[in-house]
Amino acid sequence: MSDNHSPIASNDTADVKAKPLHFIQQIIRKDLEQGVHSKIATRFPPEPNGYLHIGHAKSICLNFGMAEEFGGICNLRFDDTNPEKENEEFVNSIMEDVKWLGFQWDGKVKYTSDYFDQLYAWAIHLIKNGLAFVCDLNAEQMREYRGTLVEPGKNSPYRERTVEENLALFEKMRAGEFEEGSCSLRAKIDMSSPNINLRDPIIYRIKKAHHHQTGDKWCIYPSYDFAHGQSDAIEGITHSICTLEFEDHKPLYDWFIQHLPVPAIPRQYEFARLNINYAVTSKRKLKQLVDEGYVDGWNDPRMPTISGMRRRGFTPASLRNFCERIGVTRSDGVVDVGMLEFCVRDDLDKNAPRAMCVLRPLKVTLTNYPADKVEILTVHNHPNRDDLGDRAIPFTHTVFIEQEDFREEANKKYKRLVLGKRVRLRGAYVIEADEAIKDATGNIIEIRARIIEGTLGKDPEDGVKPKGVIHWVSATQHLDCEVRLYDRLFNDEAPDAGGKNFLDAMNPNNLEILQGCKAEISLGNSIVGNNFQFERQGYFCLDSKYSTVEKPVFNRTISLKDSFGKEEQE
RNA sequence: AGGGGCGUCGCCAAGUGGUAAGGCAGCGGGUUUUGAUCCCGCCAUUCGUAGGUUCGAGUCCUUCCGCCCCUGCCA
Repeated sequence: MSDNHSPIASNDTADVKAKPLHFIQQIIRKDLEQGVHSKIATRFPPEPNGYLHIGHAKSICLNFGMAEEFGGICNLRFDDTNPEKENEEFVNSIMEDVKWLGFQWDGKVKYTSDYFDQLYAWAIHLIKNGLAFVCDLNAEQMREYRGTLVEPGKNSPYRERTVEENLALFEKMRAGEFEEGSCSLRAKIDMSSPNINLRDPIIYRIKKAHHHQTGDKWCIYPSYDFAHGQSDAIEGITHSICTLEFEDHKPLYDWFIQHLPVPAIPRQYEFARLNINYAVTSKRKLKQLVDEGYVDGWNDPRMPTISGMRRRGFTPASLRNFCERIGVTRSDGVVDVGMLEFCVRDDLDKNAPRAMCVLRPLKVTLTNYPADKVEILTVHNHPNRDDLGDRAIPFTHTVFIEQEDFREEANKKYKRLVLGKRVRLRGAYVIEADEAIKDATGNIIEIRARIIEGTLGKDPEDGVKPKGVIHWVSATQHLDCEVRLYDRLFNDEAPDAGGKNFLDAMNPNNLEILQGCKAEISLGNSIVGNNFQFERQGYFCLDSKYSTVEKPVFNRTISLKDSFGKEEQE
């Protein structure tokens, strides 16, 4: 990069086009260049009311990514203004997910609730300036007064209370003297604004709920609008990045900043949230899948949650790369899951050691191989990475191959084992099938075959090369295991599109559990967090929830790209 | 009396008045002891629409069309 002395290097950099900056990067670069800020600060502000999903990963990568890229800081701030829906379990899972993705927040974890005292004082400031009032309208009345999208609202009958009266009433609210829903504190802005957010929005409401951070200290809680911008200001956030649906809130965000003695002026910028087809990314719907038992918890490997994907075998690098590739814009769109799948395969192909595991075993007896002989073969852990080393595999008289890798007869396109034909056993011998033994119902239960002498690491001397290579495992020295094959949770490309119930779109075959799978013994050393490619099958990892030493359980993260399977279907 | 956004290849996405990047998917071909990877090639005479301005428009102006968000004491 800094090699200015090499003409080759400089030619290279001239030839390689730099990735264009997205609009947030352009804004930040300009702010830095023009001295609007000397150092930027962002924040990732999740509400701890659920687990993080792939959509949050985009926001995390953006916020932490900007801080990293431009030498600034990024805070993790829990937006905890609604104690009824939030809890510590969610707080902990969110911290874990952010760290797992590879990001570190600046200093201590922040909570909006850290600022409740300040926010309360600012509410009083607003009241004293005649900019907020206690309103006794109930929820239903409030709705009537609010007007509609096409009609202005009308002023609350309580709007003109005196400052003294409001101060006294708000203090009583805080002291718990009123019932929930009986009154609220509202900003006094404009009931006729075409922007409904400006029609005297509620800034404090009564909730006699225990808060996971502040306990029972408060029975009134600030609204999102009253808390977010001011929290940004307190933390010195320069670029407050959020999703598009908050754009209508920006005038209100700015209104509070303008009318309160805040220590800094943060700016809000909006980008399009991530949508992925064949999936739902709504905390409400994900929660429903969990609560109603459609999946095995928030971290079910089929869930698009960060924790589910982690358990499934996705890597932080693959997720970060995905977020990098999809870009950051202001136009809503739906990213094809194929893009995500490409990113996992790409990372795992480059980095996952290879191993062999037979999912649906078919016994092969090598009739010309001594029954008691065991050869320890050495095979590479990766076809193009010597640094990943080699491993030992026992070769024996009987082996297992995949049921689908044998056919009694087949056309020339079939490159596996066929009766009377040859195939290469990966890293071992070329074998030739002589006989298929069947049970009473005609199912093939065993193959009798011969090894072709001298084919270890070499082609047959008679010049008859096998057409293909298949994976195998010793029938006498292997590891019995369970393998779980996941398919997409939904068959519908847009399960949560308007009008339909997303549960109706669920794929009934989204999980296939295979028992009695035969893995090579080296896999017995694997630990949770390791990723493997089971050759010719896909990428797998140990399941963190169900795997035990006695009975390993492997999750298929993603299959290998399969041009043969696609061709067969046609 | 409505307001705020967004429309560039099947999908994502550059483009910031000078003659349509890139990635995913797809399709051909090559290498291969993984039907994987890798490599090579193909894949938008046109940017929602219709006008206008200009020597020149995806970029500027106007018209219309389509989609998304907003009427929680959720965030």
